[in-house]
Amino acid sequence: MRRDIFQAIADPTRRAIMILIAVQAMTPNTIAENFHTTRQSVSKHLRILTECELVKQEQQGREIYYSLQIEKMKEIDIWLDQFRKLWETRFNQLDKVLSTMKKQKK
Amino acid sequence: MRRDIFQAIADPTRRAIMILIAVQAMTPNTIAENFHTTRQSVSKHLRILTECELVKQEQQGREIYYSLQIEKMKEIDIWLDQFRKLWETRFNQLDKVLSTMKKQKK
DNA sequence: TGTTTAAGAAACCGTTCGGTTGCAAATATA
DNA sequence: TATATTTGCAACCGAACGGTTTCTTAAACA
Repeated sequence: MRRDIFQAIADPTRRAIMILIAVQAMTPNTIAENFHTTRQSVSKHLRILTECELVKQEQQGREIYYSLQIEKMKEIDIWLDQFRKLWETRFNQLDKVLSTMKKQKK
Repeated sequence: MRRDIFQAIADPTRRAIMILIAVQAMTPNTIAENFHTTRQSVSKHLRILTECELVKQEQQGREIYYSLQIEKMKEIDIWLDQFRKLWETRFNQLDKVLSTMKKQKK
């Protein structure tokens, strides 16, 4: 039951939900209407996203508005950073550039 | 059996393998020695990583050297871009709110 | 040639995942 | 107060996942 941010973004439905509520907070019912799935299914996804702090909720009467906790996304960015350094320095090497040109010729 | 780059990086062992072979190409046996797992398990992970083109292999005799196909990582970077725009423009949001309040005052 | 070594493929097993169904709690409304 | 609405939670089910075991193929080497 160990929730992980990388496991959270592995599911395509969850990624779609994230994009949907990134701009505007939404209730589970409204989110479900935007996809072809049930409310309960969305609720489960939201629970997983909440568990790894990718999403925050705001109660308003009997409705709960969910929105993306965008700061958390930086964790992925940080992880990606170690590879970004590699692909940037790789392109600065002349021989690598030449071998890339060779490939493109094919 | 649909392989997806986001599903591929969901597993912590696979992420560790990716970092390991990002700098230097390695054989499945050598990779397995670096973790506390079997060669067959690593082989399975490498198969998944190969299927979504995150890894490339180079045969050398009876040994197969695996290395990270770092260009593929940019796909994650591109996906992250749409959120990056949001968290960067969030700094400017305060200005927008203030100008809107000004308008409403008029 | 026979043996050793490196690796992939297939079968199996326990666990987890995603979805559905049914139910309970809390709030709004008549 | 009684009813309808919004939501979360638990139980269940089929599929996929991660790991192990076993078998086969291919190359190196005596």
